[in-house]
Amino acid sequence: MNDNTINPSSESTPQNFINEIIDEHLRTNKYEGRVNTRFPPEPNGYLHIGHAKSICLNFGLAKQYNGTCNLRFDDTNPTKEEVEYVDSIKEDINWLGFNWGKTEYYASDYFAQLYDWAEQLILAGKAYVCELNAEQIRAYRGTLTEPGKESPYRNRSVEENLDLFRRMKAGEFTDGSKTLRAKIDMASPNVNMRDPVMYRILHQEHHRTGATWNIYPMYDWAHGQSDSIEKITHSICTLEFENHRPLYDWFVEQLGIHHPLQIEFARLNLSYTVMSKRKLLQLVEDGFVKSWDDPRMPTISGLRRRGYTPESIRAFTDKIGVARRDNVIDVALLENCIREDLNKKALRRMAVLNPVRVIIDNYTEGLIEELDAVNNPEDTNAGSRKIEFSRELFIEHDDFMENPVSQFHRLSPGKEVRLRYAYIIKCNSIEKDADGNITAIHCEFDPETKSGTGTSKKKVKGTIHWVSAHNAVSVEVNLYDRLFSVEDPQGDKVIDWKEFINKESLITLPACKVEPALKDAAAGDKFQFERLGYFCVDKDSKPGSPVFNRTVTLRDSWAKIEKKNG
RNA sequence: UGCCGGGUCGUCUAACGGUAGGACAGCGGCCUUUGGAGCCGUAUGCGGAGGUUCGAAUCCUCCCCCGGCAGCCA
Repeated sequence: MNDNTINPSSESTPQNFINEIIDEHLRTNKYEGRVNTRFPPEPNGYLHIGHAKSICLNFGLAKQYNGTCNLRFDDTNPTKEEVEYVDSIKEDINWLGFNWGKTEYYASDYFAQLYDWAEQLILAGKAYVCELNAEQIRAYRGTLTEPGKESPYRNRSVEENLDLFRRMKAGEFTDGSKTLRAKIDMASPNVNMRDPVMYRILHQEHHRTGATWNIYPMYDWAHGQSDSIEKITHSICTLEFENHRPLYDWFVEQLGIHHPLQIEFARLNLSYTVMSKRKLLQLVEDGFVKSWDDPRMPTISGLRRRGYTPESIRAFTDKIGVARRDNVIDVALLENCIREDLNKKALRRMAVLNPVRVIIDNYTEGLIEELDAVNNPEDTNAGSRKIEFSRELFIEHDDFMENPVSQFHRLSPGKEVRLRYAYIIKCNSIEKDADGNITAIHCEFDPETKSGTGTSKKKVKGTIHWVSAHNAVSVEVNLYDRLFSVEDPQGDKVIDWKEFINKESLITLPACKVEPALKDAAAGDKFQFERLGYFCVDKDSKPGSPVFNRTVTLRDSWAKIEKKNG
């Protein structure tokens, strides 16, 4: 490479140890300079943010090196897999912005080839039909510190093995009565090499092959060969498969077929959540959340519904890097990514979550003024809009304090505050009901302080948002927060992880007041409610009555002050 | 106790024998008609002990700690 040559993708794309391996392969012309990866989900659940890391890695590498990335469904276990999951996985990958080309690959497409290879191993004396039951197999496997024992069926003749295996395939035997096992080494220090099961009998309909098969390949038998069939060069997976690599290597070597290189990386862990499919399934099934795409879930569909953008998730996966050490990413980084993206894109609107009525006593009754409001100060192309101002408004309950602390810069008795895009007002009195709740705040406005006129010499510390009462639209808002109240819900040996579920992870406010422009917002539309946070329209909203989901709050330095003051 | 892997700011992640840098979080400040955004500044780190070397996060030795593995799951 000459000095002027710059890898076009090397500037923006973060480098990691996998790039180094691939660069070395390219230098030595291993795999004829090809880079072919794959993303191989099992269709037994919804994809989560951890999968997003893998998706961005695999598709990203393909893009970076002008290679390909196959989407392959590892559908070798018909008892757990469903078409629903296949569809959701495709939708999520697409949404994330990746394209797998015309072909969708399925491990189930290789069942016949895998079967032939199994016979080949039997013929070579490298596989045998075992009649030990599951419990016995476990007992014979030995322990982590003790070698296993050889199965009594280990030394059958090739003819007998072939006959039995063909009859397994033909459906002559009951589930669990026999397995096909690789004949490797029962004393191997790597338990994966202790005659692993290759096939189990399962009289079960498969979502794609129907009732064709009575035996199904184990993942360990299917995965490496599937990669090999697809001529994958770099088979990237998570660390827990590291101990399986010698087995995958053994299979492809016995078969004499293309040998992909498996590279393992550390899976993503996120603070304040759980990531395993099993636990996510449990959250759904036990009703802790409403669905797989509940906005509190770390699933891709949940994040989407929460208001995350594909760009923000891709930026996140870039920032967390790829390495082999265990990691727990601070969820604050994810939140930072969506704020950063939405700050640039989201239109600003005013919304009052916990409304309290303000009456401007010296403002002409019935008068309505149109004021200019900027749609996005970060994006001049977003333009501006007109908002209507009148004598009665709603402001945020929290923006008024009857007995203000010293650092409180908003409305309080006798004090002034600016209404965003409008006037400076001063609080003169308050009305309360019998229970002492504030029902109205009486103010006067200063006509000289109209926003944008520059006629005011007044300076006030605070600016608050508001919605005019005469045309405010009432909407439902879901305030979402972290699903767990502790960083590591699984970190306690005694207390069950579900005990740490944040009971305030969802607060629904049925009657928030928003400006009329928001009435016809469509599902998925994203906004910044000024001073509050980013919100998006829930997908189940009815036309004309949007339900808003809070994606994330704005950074809140007031909250910090409050916290510091106890 | 077997095998495999891993330990760099609070959390992630760079450095590939030559000044330990970046991001997020934190703290302090500036600015502000969003207590937003932005800007500036700042503290904190090579698990430990030896060794090789002019020079070690990087190479060697020993130790300590953490993770994964005993499904007819993937």
